[in-house]
Amino acid sequence: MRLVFMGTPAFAVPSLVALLKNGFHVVLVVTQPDKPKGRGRRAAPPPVKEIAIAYGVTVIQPERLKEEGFLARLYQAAPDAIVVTAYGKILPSEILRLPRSGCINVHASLLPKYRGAAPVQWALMNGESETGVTIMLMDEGMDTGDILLQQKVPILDNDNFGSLYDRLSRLGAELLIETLQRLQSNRLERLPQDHSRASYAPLLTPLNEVIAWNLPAENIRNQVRALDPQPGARTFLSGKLLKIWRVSAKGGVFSGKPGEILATSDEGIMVRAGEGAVMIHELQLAGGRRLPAAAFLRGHPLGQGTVLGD
RNA sequence: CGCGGGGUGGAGCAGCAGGCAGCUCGUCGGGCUCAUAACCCGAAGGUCGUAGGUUCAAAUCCUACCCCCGCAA
Repeated sequence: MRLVFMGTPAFAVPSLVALLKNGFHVVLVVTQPDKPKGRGRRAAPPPVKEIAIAYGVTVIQPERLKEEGFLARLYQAAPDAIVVTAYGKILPSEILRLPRSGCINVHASLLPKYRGAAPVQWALMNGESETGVTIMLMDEGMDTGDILLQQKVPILDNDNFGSLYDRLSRLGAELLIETLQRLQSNRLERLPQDHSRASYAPLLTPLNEVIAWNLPAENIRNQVRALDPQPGARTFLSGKLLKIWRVSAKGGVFSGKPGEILATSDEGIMVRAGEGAVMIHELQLAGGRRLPAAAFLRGHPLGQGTVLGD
C-alpha cells in the first residue's frame, strides 16, 4: 500500500514509525517547515522530520499546501491513501480527493467530542474520566469525517498532559495500523458522526493557562495537570510569573480569600480556592526551575496571608 | 544577532553603592526525651559557572565564553 504521511509533532511519531515497521510503503512524508524555536530562535526541525530522515524517507515541507510544486509531488507520489496525524493545517479539497482510499486521520479524542487542536488538554481540563483515539476519513470540516475505528482509554487520576498524550499517540499508532489492514481486506465500516453531540477543543491560549483561584479546587487541579509538562498553569507571586506544576485538591471549608496562602509545610503550600483548597506540591518561579514545594520554601519563605494571582 | 531573569557549601535562596562569605533546610557529633521527622548545643562543608581584565583589595566593576530558566514563536 503506497502511503503519504502528513504529521508534525511528537504525537505523530509513533504512527509514522508503526507504518514503517509494519511494511507499509511510505513514499513521502510531509511536515511543517522548520520554524524558529526557543531562545535564540534557531530553526528547529519538527519531530516527524527527524524520524523520517532517520528512516531514510523523503521529506518535504511546503509553506503552503496550495503551492503548485507540492500538489505535483503528491500526484507523483500516487498514494493509495494519505495518513494525517496532527499535521497542523487544514487540507484543501484537492488533496482530500487525491488518493483513492481518501485521507485518514488519527485524532486524540472520542469524536464527535473534542474536535479541534487541543483535545487531550481539554479532556483533562474538563475532568473527563475517559477519552480515546478516533481514526476517521477526513472531509472538509474540522474533524467531522466518518469514523472508521475508535477506542476508549480511561483517564487515570494521576494522568497529566504528558502521560496521556504519550499513551494516546501510541494507541493511535496501533489503531492506525489496524485500520489500514482492515481497509486492505475490505473489513472496514464507515460510521458518520453524530454532529449534534459535537464539542470543540480549540487551541489553548495564554488565558487558559492562568489559574482562576475562585474556581473549585478540583477544577484547578484539572487545569494544572492538563498543562503539565507543557506549558504550565500560571499565576503570579508579587508580580512575578509563578508556574504551578503539581497540586492536589483538598475538600472542606477554609477561611481567607481565593488565592490566599493558608499554610506552608514540607508537604506543600496550601492555597484557598473558590471551593476547598489546593495543596501545591511542585512549582516554579520565573527564572528558576521546577521545584518541590519544600525546596521552594527554603529560599522563598511564604508568609501566611500572601495572595497568589496579583 | 528576538526580549528578559539566573549560575554563591549537599538543596533552596540572600549578599552585588568593592574591604574577614550569610540564611533556611540537610549532613555529622553531643544533649534532652519512653520516643521522635520535635527541641537545645556544637561541627564539618564554598576555587562565589569558566577564562581574562581593572584595583592595595572583586561574589560584588569590565570583557569573552559555557550552562540553566521565563517570555515570545
